[in-house]
Amino acid sequence: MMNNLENLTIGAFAKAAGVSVETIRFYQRKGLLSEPNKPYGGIRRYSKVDVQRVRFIKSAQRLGFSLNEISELLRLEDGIHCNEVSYLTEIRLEDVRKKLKDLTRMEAALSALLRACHSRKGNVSCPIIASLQAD
Amino acid sequence: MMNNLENLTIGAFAKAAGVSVETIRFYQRKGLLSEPNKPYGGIRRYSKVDVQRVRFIKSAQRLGFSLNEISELLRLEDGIHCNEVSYLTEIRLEDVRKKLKDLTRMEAALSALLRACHSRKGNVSCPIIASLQAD
DNA sequence: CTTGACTCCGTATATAACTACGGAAGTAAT
DNA sequence: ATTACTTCCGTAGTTATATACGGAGTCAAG
Repeated sequence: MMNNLENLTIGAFAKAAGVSVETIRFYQRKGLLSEPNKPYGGIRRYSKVDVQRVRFIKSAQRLGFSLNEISELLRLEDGIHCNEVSYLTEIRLEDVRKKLKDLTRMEAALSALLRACHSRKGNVSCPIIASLQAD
Repeated sequence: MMNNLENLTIGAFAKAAGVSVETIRFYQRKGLLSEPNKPYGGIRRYSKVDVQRVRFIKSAQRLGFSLNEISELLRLEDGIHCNEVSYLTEIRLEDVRKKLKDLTRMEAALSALLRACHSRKGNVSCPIIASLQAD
């Protein structure tokens, strides 16, 4: 059995790409990955290109792109649509910055709650619950 | 019809709480809200307490608690479990901080991609796609 | 007492991204 | 050739958080 990334069965392919077989098949159904032709009643084979494509998907996912956005990116993959790709990336960046703001506010609120809780003096009710109940 | 927050029908209740009727009923099914008894074949009535409870849920949600975590918090609402509440809040805070880290990394990566894209010089392929494809 | 709005209740649908299952057929090792 | 593992393929289930629908009952106004 060759150790390189050619002529992979779907299992080896999935392993090389760091996902499960089911995920591969799911991506195929979604149109993110194509199904190679299979030889006369046999088994499909995959290669490095496919592995790279899954890695692309996973990298983009880590940057917060949804699978739908990723299939958009993949359609623009020919390299002559740099502007569109750049635009999609800007949208993504705006979203990330918005989430960062929200989370920063959440962090402040939560740690304030914890400080209140730790510094409470013998009063019965819990300051966290109390503050969440305020109008 | 009184303008205060007693004897509300579910519609008025939902409005006062800033959610939809369907959401109220969903929370009831989830056990986050109880269904008041209804008088002989009549219509259920809700009060301020219920409105506060929904506000609690929504505040906690804004801080990143899931509905399951919130029902946990609600079970501890009696005020004598400050330590448990405080513990759940700490978990939440850790999670928020982890997400903040991830997003900060994402922001850096995305803006680097955009810079690369904007400063590219006449080369054909898109640097964003190229970098997402790297191993 | 009719009309229109609202409530009740159960069930179905939506979204994202998978994960699981089951039976038949192909493949690899001994 | 038998055994054990994979693949193939379609369908169904999962999690979280709701939203939508439809028919029957109830309520308030005029």
